Amino acid sequence: MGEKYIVVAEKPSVARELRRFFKYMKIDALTTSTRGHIYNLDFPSDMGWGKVEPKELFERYDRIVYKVVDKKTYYNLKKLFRTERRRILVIATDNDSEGELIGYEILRIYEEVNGRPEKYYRMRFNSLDYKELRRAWLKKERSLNWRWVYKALFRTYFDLITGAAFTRILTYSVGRRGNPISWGSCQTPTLYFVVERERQRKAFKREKYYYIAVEVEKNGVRVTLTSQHFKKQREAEYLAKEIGEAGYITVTKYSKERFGERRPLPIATDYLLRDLTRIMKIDAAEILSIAEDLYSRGYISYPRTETDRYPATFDHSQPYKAVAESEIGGIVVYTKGWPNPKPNPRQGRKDDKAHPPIYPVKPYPRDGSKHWTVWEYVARRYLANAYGDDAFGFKQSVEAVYGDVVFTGHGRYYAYEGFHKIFPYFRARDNPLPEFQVGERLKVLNIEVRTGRTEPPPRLSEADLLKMMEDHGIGTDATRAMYPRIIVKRRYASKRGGRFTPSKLGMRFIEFLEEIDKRLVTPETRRYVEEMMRRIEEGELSMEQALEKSLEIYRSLFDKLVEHKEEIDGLAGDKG
DNA sequence: GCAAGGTC
Repeated sequence: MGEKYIVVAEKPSVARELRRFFKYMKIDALTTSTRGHIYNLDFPSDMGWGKVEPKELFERYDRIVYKVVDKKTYYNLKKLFRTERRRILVIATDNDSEGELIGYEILRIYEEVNGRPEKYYRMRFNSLDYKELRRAWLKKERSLNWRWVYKALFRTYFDLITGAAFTRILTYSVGRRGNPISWGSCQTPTLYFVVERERQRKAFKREKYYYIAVEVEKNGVRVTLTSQHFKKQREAEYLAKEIGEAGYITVTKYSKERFGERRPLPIATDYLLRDLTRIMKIDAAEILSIAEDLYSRGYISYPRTETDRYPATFDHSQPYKAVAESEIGGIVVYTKGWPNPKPNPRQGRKDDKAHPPIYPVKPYPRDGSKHWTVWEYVARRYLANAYGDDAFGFKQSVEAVYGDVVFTGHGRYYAYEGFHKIFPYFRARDNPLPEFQVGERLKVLNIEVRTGRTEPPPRLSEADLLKMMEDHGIGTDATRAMYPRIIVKRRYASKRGGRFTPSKLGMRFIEFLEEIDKRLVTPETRRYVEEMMRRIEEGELSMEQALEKSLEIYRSLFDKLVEHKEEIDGLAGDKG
């Protein structure tokens, strides 16, 4: 007892919670926070654009410096550390490697003011409930986890050095002003996905085909069944005529199967962005910034999370109340067990050990704004997940023949809508078939030959792109939304009708780089960085060793690129 | 005029 502390969190919202906790525990702690990173690594100004050969960036990374990017936080912390030097420093940043790096930044500032502290603590918590905070407080660590610090530093160095070197050499060679020809371990694979899809589309051979459509009736319901495909129109027409003259087809198969559809998972950032880009037709970066705004104004919980399961101790009464008291509060009658519903969330498997899933905190006024649309989605999905019921229905399939011509039809409908009443966004329309009997003859009411064409895979939507990035480990939940926007801003691609098309520049850029080495464009670079980070964490490699090892590879790729320098000029070409 | 990672 009697010790006094100065506690620094990673963001104001966490500092707020910690403050309440310390008050409750009667601990004398002055609690403040950063706003993410305070420093950014960068090359010194005498190694800026045009000052050195890009190749030198690989050699002289020892000259990389820490630049203060958040001056306000920097000076506030300095002042506090000076006036409160008797207090013991407690680093309470997020429990991940970026949080550890921010912790290191805090420690640096402390040392600048007071010299190396005799003693400081690292408080490590995975959620903000008092039980967890209490545990974390009692188990305060005496030092940062330096392997985590180095792991994050490695990523920063690698991305900066390779990003700057490749971007500069490409930009110099092309000689365009304003928009750089940028290369990065996340943005380039994102573009690569878009280009790959375009190539699949170009390689795809559209083929015309013919099929027979027949209209039949059962129990007063008219249904159209369609035949297999024919390459020749004449063949289809001949058979259609024959069947038309016969006047009937015979049912050979009929099945009806139950299908279940589970209620949605709790909301992780990726799900939020994927769904809302489809619903709202605006880009993910804008949706994330709206979600952040809702969070900072207290309408929803923290929106950057990879977690899709609730801790057993989670108190569902507040989010439930937030939905119930909102202007769509009427939907609570569709909860399971209404009027006494009990929380029973469907649980996912992901847990970032830092934040719970996204849930509503208080009602947002229904003002028709984009904010409302985002809040409504969060509210409906929360309720559907934690209080909704799984849906079920039936899938039907029928087959009827005449000779060798096989007609099929499919139906699908819900028998119990369950959570869809609460969360109606992607509910498929009902299209039930009548109940057919095997062996029965169906009278042909109408028959005709139709033309179809095989279609190439569609261009990628923002939702598709985000999913691919997630699957390949490109970016994090907090950053992923940025990259689709970057490739458009750099004119590598454009977005039309919500789908991405590579520009000529984007196509040539990828083609040129992959000719030098595939690793320059595929997710392989990112995968390699992750692997190195893992080895640093395991203690197999020091940061310097990892950096030397990986820079050696990318330096040689850089050399190879320089050998093809003349071809770079072709990149600029005509824009478009 | 560069990267990717935090967060407001």
